[in-house]
Amino acid sequence: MALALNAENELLKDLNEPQKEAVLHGDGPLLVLSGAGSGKTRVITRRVAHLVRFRGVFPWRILAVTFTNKAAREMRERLVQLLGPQAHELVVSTFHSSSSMILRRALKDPKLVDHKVAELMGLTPSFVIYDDGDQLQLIKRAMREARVDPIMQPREILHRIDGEKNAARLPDQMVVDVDDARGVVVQKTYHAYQKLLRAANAVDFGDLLLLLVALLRQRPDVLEQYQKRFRHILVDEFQDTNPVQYELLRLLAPPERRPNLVVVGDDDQSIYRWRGASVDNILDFPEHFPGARVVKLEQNYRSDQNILDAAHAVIRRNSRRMPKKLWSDRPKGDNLTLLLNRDERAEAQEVARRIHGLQREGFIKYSGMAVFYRTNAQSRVLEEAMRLARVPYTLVSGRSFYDRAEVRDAAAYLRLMVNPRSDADLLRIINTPARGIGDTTVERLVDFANQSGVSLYEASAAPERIAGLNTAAVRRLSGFHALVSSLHAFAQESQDAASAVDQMLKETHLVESLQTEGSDESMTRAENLREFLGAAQEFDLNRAAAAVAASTVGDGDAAPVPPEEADLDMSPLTADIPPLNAFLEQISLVGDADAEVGEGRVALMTLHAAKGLEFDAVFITGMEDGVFPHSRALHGGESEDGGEEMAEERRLCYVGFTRARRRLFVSLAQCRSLFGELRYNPPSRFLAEVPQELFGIAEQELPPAPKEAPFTKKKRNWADEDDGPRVDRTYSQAAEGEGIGGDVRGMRVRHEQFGMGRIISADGQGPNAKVTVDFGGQVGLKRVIARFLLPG
DNA sequence: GGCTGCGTACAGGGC
DNA sequence: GTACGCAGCC
Repeated sequence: MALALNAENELLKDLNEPQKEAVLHGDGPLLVLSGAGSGKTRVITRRVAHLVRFRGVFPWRILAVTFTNKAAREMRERLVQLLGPQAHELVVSTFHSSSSMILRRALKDPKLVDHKVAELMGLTPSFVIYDDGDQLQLIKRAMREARVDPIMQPREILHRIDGEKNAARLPDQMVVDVDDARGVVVQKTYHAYQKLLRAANAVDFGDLLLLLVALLRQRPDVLEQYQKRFRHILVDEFQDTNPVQYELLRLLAPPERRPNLVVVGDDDQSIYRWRGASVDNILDFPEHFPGARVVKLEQNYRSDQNILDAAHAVIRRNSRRMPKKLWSDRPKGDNLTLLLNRDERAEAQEVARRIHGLQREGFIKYSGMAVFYRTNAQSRVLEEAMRLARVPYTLVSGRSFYDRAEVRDAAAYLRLMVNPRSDADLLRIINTPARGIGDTTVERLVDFANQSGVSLYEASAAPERIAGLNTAAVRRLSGFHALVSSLHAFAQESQDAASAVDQMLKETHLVESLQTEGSDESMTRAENLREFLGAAQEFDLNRAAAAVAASTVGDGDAAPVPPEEADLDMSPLTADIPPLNAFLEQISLVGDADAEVGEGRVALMTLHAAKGLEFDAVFITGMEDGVFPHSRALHGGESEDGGEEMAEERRLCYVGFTRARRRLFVSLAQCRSLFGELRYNPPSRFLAEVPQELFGIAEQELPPAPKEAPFTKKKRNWADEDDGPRVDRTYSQAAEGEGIGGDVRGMRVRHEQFGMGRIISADGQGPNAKVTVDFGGQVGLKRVIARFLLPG
């Protein structure tokens, strides 16, 4: 007992009072309002550990839902540290991932073979998950088949359908006015699109949640099973839940039963409105769950006060937020640094140079630094600059590896192996590698399949029945059908993912066809396919390890399950999913997990991807109106705070600022290439909202607020600048590599041929200035043109 | 039937 | 700048 008590103290000792309150909260709903850096993950993981260790809750009774895979992975790791192998019995996953697993189990359940849920008709446990690209293809096909007026772009229709799904509305539940021609188009396409998905034994991301809600609503027996099992549900990042996710929670944890539902979130960090998240979910939680307790976490453990002040200055302009203000007992810390640059290339170079500087000072390691940007399109030039400056970096983009064409081809084959009905996958690879099945043949195949109401795979079984095909086409089609059929048969028998991938690569000759091509690029792609096989092998190993871990716990120490719950399924949700299906599931939902570990590397990512992370030094690039805040938010309404879109950009800025522990650099470029044209954007309005003294600039003005838009003047060159605001120090240093400006004597520079050196004197300004540099040693003094120098 | 080259539309974030 | 679709040629 003493030991246990000690351990309990151990679990609580470094928590503050509100954190303890949340961890120890007994039964019933709880809302934890947690500001940035207030230790929210710690609260969730400790609470889970406490439930298991000291309140006798079986791990398999706990469902912890996060919003992103990264968050789920981190939470799982921390729980393994706290609980050991027992943690593998917990269900810790994203909404999409757990929904998918529950759906698959239900479709497999013999008692549910005739489930009579209309929305699920056509789905088997081997359904595949279509991504955005597949979705768009299918929308185009649905538009054709529904013969809708082409008054809308497919992409826009897809966006609207996604919106309907996020709002938990099926095609029939759409609210459409009869005179709303566009609404009618969306609804008709939505109907046809769902039909095509079911015919292909496929779902999209939205379906995962929507169909589960449909199932749980129509099958009380299934609902009860999960209500009974999950006695404790914890939701992270609750501010980002959308209506269909909220509905799912309310089904599993009905408000009137005072469920043990703990939701944790921060309305100031709600940044997913664009994909249907509703801040109201968190704002109205206490009303929806009567008797809910509310705990506020306002002490920040992460950032120096200056950074918190800056973040607060921005976020306080939003009108609709829950009252709270972060505080910290940490010191004021360093000033924020504003980097003004000529263009995005200069910006990227300056960031790389600053990173070098911080690293050389020795206080901050590469892995403690991150560079954020608003849109993915900004990442390329940053990457180039990092490579040139030899800064080790990791691009945290989620799933770059699985987005490569050859890897997607391989994945398409795998998906056909488990689900030959998947037309989108079949169309993708029917002629990859080239096997003489061209557009004409495919078109005839598609027509035939449509007329007969079968899948393309089934249609290809008897190609001689397809009108218009010559004997060569018939022969090739039947060869292709034999290939898929053989792979499908193999998949039925295979015991692990790797052997299935191996067999697929063998039979399809994907690797050989790339190797015969012989180009450097094709060799890289062949290498990627081998890496894909490696990923499958690693997946098998992890799965085996997890299975062992799960089976070794709970053998001796399991308390009896109450008799009325004797038939309760306590197995991991992944338990009976065949390995190949599980591997595909991971590819679809999780992406490239390995890309995210970047030991000794600077992290490059979007602001959205940054949520939940922290770094000693943070660079936020592209601080310009039109980039950040994004141009779409600029014209969003006439209200004081710029409308809901602008409010969301502001929250995103708040998220970005509060990732920094000690150093925060904000950077902008006077002009930048966007959409292939040169744009002159005014400085971000968020910069003007930060008090100047936080930048350590007292007498000089910051860039004026966007209304005056000083940088929008065309053809303005930084070197010509003689009036208006400027920050000399950053200007001159930013200019290196692109030329020089200001007093550069003594500055460290690098030359491709001569190496490192120090500037002695300079003759002239800008890129063509002649500079005398002391390179030391054998090289000595050299006269070089400034544009050939790199930041030291 | 397959390939190349040109033109157009496009890029907001992620499960 | 990139991705896709289409026309025209082999």
